[in-house]
Amino acid sequence: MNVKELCLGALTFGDASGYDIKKFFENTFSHFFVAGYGSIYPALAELTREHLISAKTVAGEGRPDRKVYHLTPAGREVFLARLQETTPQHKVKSEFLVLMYFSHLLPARQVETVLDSRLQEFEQHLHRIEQHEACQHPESADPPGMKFVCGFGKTVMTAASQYIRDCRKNIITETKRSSSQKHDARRKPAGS
Amino acid sequence: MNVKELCLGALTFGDASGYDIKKFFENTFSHFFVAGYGSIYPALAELTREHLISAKTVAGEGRPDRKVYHLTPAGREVFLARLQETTPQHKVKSEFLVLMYFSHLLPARQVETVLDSRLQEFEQHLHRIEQHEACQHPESADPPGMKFVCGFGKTVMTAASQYIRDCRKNIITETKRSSSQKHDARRKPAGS
DNA sequence: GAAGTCATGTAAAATGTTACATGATTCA
DNA sequence: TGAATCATGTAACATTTTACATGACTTC
Repeated sequence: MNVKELCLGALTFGDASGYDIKKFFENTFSHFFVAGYGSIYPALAELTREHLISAKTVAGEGRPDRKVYHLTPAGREVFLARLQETTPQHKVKSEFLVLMYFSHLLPARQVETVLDSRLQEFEQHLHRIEQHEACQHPESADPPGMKFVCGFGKTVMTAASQYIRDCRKNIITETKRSSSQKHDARRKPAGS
Repeated sequence: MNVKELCLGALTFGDASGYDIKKFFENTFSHFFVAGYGSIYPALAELTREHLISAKTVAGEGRPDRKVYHLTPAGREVFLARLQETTPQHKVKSEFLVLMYFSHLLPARQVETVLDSRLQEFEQHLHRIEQHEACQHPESADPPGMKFVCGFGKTVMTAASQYIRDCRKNIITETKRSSSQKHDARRKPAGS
């Protein structure tokens, strides 16, 4: 499941420009999928070449022209097929946890900062999800799955935040305690 | 924070071969960082060229030879510096949630299967973490951060599993209900 | 005899990120 | 005047995944 396929998915909810699709990803998928212009625009170009979507340029009045894309029947079929073929993975790539794993090699101050900014980001995400849930247009194309993914994100991030808050003090003191060992290790590298 | 840097990190716990490092990643990092041989071996070769690690070949008795790598002082310093520079991100890339978002386009059976296999995988992961926590060698180099990352993984995956279990029945019935709408949509694509 | 583990690596392909280039309009 | 939003795109680079190639030993 790559950006190309996700673009097809976005267009099942109606015609949109590359810019719109980016916004859609940001609002809806931000906590489990990211995509920048650098991958969206080339994806749309390629999908157009493959006739899975069609483009028409709409003149913007007092605004740049937009290229509005429309899902073709072939594109819809390809998307449905891909959805059914996909073995759905769920991957986490966390430099945050890597850092915490190696926290004994870091100054306690930095560990504190890292934990706090992680908490902040989780809370921002939670806020964003709640906002997005609140402002759903009653006649909009919000699929039933949206509730599930929003709930999932909220559950997971709430649990993660709570865990960090519970551990925070412990971690800081433990990190400080192992600080002396760290200095030993730096002066006398293991295995030398 | 890429595989190259992670290899340096792995070697702070002692000398190891590429094969060992892969195992280390699997045991320790599997729930928040993945790396295959295809990225580990080239990374080690490059680090050797940069003199951040040194290699020596150890003849295996009745087994293939191993190339055992050792972190040089320069390598240790580079790793510590990188740890401090890194802005720690925490990214989720979930085809599972994408699928759930589009569950209204899928047969209810598949949605059920997807949820169940996701539950299974979470439970496998939880099991693996618990095993890894249990069999810690008393004199081993387990860093204090290990407890944190294991606890984090357990917390998050337990919450996620519970959420899925709580939603499961609801989702299935909702998906079935919206099934008729799906067929309408397929026969009369929006915007045609 | 088949499958699995130990062990190292390469090459091509897929994928995504970052930086750049352009330019009008709106709001403070 | 400066920043933000709207809007599209390219090119270079970074990074990872996948498939291939090799081969001995062990366990069922």
